[in-house]
Formats: sequence, C-alpha cells, structure tokens
Amino acid sequence: MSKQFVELPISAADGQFVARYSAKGLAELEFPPSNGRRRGDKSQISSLAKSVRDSSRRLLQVPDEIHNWHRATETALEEILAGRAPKNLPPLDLSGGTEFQQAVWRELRKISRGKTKSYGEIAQAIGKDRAVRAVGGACGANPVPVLVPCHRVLAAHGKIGGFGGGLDWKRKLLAREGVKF
DNA sequence: CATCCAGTATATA
DNA sequence: TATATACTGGATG
Repeated sequence: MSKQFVELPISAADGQFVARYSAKGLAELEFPPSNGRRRGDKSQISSLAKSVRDSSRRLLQVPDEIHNWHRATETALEEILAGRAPKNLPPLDLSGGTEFQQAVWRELRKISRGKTKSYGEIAQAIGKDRAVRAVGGACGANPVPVLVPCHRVLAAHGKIGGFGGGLDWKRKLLAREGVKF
C-alpha cells in the first residue's frame, strides 16, 4: 500500500543518483551509494546494475510527462553539481512532509546559489524562532537534496553543521558554488 | 509518554 | 580555542 513511484537513475559525474517521481512531480532524489565500505562485496554493484536495467526497461513505459520531468531533473542536477544555477527545475512533489517540514523546505528554496542561511535564520523566517533544532530535523528529512538546497544551511557563526548525505557532500556542494565557511 | 536530534547561547578554563 | 550544560520544539514509536 506504499506510494507508487517511478524510479529512474541519473548518471552524473559524481556518481549514480536515483530519482523517484509521483504523479505530481519529483518526490525523492537519492545520493549515489557511498563507496567506502565492504571491499570485495559485489552485491551492491550488481544490484545497482540490475536497477539500471530495470529502470531502462521502465524508461520505455513511463508517461511522456515523467520522461520530460526526468530530463529536467538531470539537467538541473548537473548544473548545480557544476556550481551553476539551474534554469529550470522539474515540478517537485513535497507533499510527503508535515506542514512544518514543508514550511522549512519552502524557505530552503529561497536560498540562491552561493548564499547560505543558518538554522536559526530559517527558524525565524518561518515564524518559529525557537524551533531551531527542529529546523535541523526538517533539513535532514528533505526528500530532494541538492535541488532543494539544504546544503546551504549552516550552523551559527559559519560552522558547517550536519548533513544527511554526509558532510563531504555538503562541503563539496558549497565549495562548487563558491561558498567559504 | 519517552527519546532522539543536521542547534544555540552561555559559562567556564 | 574547547568542552559542558541548559534549553528548545518537532518527529517518531
């Protein structure tokens, strides 16, 4: 009874992302699998290859609309990974979040390339200045990282803060858009 | 209800 | 600089 998503891979320069689409738009974006652990375990690779084959098969039967959305996702993702501002984004389906989370995510989308805000500033912007820690939780629950730029939220006084996809990603994304911290 | 957290200001050394 | 602590509100089980 879980929600049905169309799942499609994105081969980017930094690895293979996975995008999932609802009927409303891009609902999830997943970072490439981390490559550090379990040397000699090929199951991860082969399951990835299987995912690519399955997705390629699906590609032939997904609606044109989703196919178009996916092309927009691919382009936007590559732009951001290159440190540029994407011209177009696919429609986003962020309906899976609570009202609070959606308010935070809406605020994240206002932070333009190369800029940052603190968790406290986000909390203040949505009118809940003491919910600072909860803002961190909502950032961590962001289902569409990179395109919804939770990496542009730093802790107070320029400290790096956390990142669900791993701090290496956060530092990489910020560095590519010229942010110092 | 209890527990967990991608936080922050303050105090102290 | 670093560590400790109190306080905080939302999500989760």
